[in-house]
Amino acid sequence: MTAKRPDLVTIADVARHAGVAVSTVSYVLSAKRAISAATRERVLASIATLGFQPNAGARALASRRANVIALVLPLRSGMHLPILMQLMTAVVTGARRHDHDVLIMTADEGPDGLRRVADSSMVDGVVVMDVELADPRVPVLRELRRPSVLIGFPADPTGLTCVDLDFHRAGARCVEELVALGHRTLALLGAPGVVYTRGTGFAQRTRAGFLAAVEQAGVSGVAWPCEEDQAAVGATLRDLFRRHPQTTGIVVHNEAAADHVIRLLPSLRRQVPRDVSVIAICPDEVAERTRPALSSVSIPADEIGKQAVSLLMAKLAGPPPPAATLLTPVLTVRSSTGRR
Amino acid sequence: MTAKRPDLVTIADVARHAGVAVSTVSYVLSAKRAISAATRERVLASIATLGFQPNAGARALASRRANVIALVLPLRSGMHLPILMQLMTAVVTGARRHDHDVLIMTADEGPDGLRRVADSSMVDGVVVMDVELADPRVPVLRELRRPSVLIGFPADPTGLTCVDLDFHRAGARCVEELVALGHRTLALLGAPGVVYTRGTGFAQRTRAGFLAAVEQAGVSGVAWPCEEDQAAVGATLRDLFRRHPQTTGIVVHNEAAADHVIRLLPSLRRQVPRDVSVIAICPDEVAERTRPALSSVSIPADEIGKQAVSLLMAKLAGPPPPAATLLTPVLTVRSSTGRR
DNA sequence: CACCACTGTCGAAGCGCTTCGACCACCCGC
DNA sequence: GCGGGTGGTCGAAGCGCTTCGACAGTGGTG
Repeated sequence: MTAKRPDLVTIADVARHAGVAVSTVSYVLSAKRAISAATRERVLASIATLGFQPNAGARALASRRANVIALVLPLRSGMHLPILMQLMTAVVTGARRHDHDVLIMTADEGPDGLRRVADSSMVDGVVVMDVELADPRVPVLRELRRPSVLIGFPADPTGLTCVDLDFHRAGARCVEELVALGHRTLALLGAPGVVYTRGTGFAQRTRAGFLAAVEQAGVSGVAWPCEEDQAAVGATLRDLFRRHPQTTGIVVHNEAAADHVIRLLPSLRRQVPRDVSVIAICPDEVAERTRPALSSVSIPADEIGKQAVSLLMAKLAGPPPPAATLLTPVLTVRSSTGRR
Repeated sequence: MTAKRPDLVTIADVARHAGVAVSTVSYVLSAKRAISAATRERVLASIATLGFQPNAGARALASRRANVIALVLPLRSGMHLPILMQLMTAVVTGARRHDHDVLIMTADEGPDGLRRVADSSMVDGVVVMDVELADPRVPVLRELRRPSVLIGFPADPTGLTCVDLDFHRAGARCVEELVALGHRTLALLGAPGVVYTRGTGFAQRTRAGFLAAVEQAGVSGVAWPCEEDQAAVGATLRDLFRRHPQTTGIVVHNEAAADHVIRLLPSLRRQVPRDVSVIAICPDEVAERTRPALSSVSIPADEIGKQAVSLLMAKLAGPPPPAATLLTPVLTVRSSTGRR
């Protein structure tokens, strides 16, 4: 390696070493002007031997681009951790692919945190996860001097760029599938009660889609919240069959409860899929791991994260503002559904 | 609010507005020189009315401090997600408390990623999670021009600052507890096999501590790896009781398997704690949620994350290099242990 | 009452990079 | 052979902040 350990190799060192002007080195790096092949080679060689890394601060200052985006994490119960991790990973790798890094902020920094990182030019844009219907961060995002992308939809998404799975369609899709299989009495077991109360969009949208499709199909169907621990799921199921004994089709929109539902139904004298068909809305990994494997509408966290980054980069690049993005739900039939 | 939306409020704007020099504003902000109360008030008022946020890039450039630390996430199986999240949250909130932000990098960026962010002065220091015994990032960290803190211990931690739960003591502590309760035939169910093969320190250390304590106490004890799904746990337990029928004390160091162990033992005609005592090494939340609740040595993710940040800040502040930090395991007795 | 040591403030010199305008060949077409 | 491109390079002017040295006041000291 290099013998000396200079405290910092600057672009001036590179320029000197290569026998060119500082600006030439810069242009080699950014390719914003034509540089002869010979010079480029020489400069690149110097960069390599000196181990030059452009100083991020100086770069951000001069170019007004930090090449960093902020990712706001939700920090609260009711969010399925594996999904969150997948989303996060997708955003980070997506950002890296566009030569950006990711700064994380926890949701508890709130709107002020957003202002802080945006106004300090610390980040070029913001991705906000787990947006609520009446999210206090939304007005701030609208005023922010930096572009943003929301994962999830607030009540009023005008002027914002949002991306999410189309949960309304997802709920409806499950109903359609069950109805096509001959089921006439359906139930949706959703997120825990608090998730609805606090106004989380995806829970409500799934329910709305479910209920609309039930109505449309002229079948009967109820939508209940559902807690996550096994005991509560058992109680909910017992209650469900007491009140609606005819139920033969169940949609579960609750990653943590799905496994319990599948496990408990036999003990309530309902074989799956013989007596009851179950469709979950959950990541594929969860659906594949139950016995029997769950037919499911998958939650494509990877895809959502990737899209979020792409949208943000598009906004960063130019004015053409991409509209709201709703990913079409895809249903995979596995072993938990069957004809009535 | 302010009528105009100036594209950027600079320190010069503030200075002009307050009728002072730019440097005075800077000193008000940094408190590195005495400023009269009157001037300070005036400047702060101007800052507030103008909505000034210092430009991070300029600040980093001039002060050679980015006020950002990097956090390297592990991205692989076998790591318990809740622990990871807790750790991450603790690091982020800890960093914020020291007025720093956190840049996340995924482990797949490897050693080069570390060099990139460190040499570009994008971050002031690095926290690396989930260090393996022979981690390729360790040599890089030693050479890095920025301080770092490791969560977990590599095989040779000289010259590094590491922090973790003392898993060796944790394994031993479980044995001591069980022996004190009169158990003479013990078993450790650890992480999945791959975790040992790839050389993850905490798994091996727990096993070493367990075996050492078993030897020391003159009782018998075996240490087995253990997969995470229910079926595999069942098979492992059956196998264990076939080969070591006298086993009455089990230590589980596997968050995902702990619940299964507790659930499956009765079906193997072993009541807990009447016939078999179980101690887990896991976060308190996991231990509290099983029926019966698990006696456990807790994994204090919060504390570890907090310590990691504190150590990093200490290194950033001055040369006094803090040594390796091993948190003392704390055992909480709940309902899964009893006298023989 | 002259002197000194502070306090509080200012001006200016960078920090390392990007980018703009200028400039110097060349090469082309007529 | 001359004007006008154009490809390739350079120099210098910032970007917005921190920090250093300088310098007025002020008040305490001998």
